[in-house]
Amino acid sequence: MNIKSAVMQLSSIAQEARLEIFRLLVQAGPEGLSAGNIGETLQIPASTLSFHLKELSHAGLIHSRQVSRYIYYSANYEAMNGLLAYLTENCCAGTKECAPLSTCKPTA
Amino acid sequence: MNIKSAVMQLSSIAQEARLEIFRLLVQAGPEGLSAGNIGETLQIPASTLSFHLKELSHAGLIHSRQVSRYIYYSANYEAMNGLLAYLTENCCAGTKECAPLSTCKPTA
DNA sequence: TCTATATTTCCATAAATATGGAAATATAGT
DNA sequence: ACTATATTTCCATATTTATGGAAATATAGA
Repeated sequence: MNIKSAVMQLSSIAQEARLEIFRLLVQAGPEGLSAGNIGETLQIPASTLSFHLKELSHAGLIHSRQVSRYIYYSANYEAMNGLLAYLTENCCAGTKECAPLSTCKPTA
Repeated sequence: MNIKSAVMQLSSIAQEARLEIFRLLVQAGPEGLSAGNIGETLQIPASTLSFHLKELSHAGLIHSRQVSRYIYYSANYEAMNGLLAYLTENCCAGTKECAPLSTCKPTA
C-alpha cells in the first residue's frame, strides 16, 4: 500500500452516497448486488449511481462482473483490509502500548 | 457511529498531507507530537499545517493539548477503531464467509 | 430485427476543498 | 514591558468534486 492509493481509496468512501454503497456491498457478501438493486435500495438516480460506482471501482474498493444484462458489484475485501492495515501500521511504534483488535475478513 | 461522522472522519484523512499527519501520530503513540515537530518532519508550511490539524481535530480523529508554548497533537485511537469497526460492521451479513482479522488498538 | 430494460457517458452547473503569505494572537523567558 | 518563538486566522485564488437530465450504448427475449 502507498499513500496515493490509500488517499484514493479513502476519498472514494469519504462521501455519503459512496459510503452507503460500500457498506451495503460489504454487508451483502462476495456475491454482491446489481447496480439497479443498489440504486433502488439507496434511492440514487442512475447517472449519479454510475458515477459513484466508477469512483469506487477506480479506487479498487469494489469489483464488478457482468451477469446477463445486469452488472454485479461487490466489495473488494482484500483491498479494504489492506487499507485498514495501512491506517494502523506500526501503531504506537510497535510498543506494547498497542494491543490487537479484531475486525472482519472474508474467507477466501 | 453514524454516517455523517464517518464521512467526516474519512474526509479528514482522504488527503495526502492529512493522511501523512495522521499516520505519523498513530505511530508516535499517545504522547503525540508538537505542531512544529509535525510541520518540520513533513515539511508543511505553518498555515497549511494549522488548517489540516484543524480538519483532523474537528473530525475527532486527533486530540490536542497545550504544553507550555507548544501544542501537542495525538491520534484518537478510540475514534480510529470506531471508524474501522463501522466500515466492517456486519460484514458478509455476519455469516461464516467472514473471519476475524487482527489490527492495532492502543492499551487504555 | 424490434422492443424493453440495464447501465454508462456527456455535459453544464453548483458546491466544497486546498494552498500559503501576511497579519494577528498566544506563551514564556528576561 | 520587551523579545523571541509557536501557532492560528484571514483572505484570495486555484482546484477538485458532486449532481442529474438527456442521449448513447449494451444485453437479451420475442
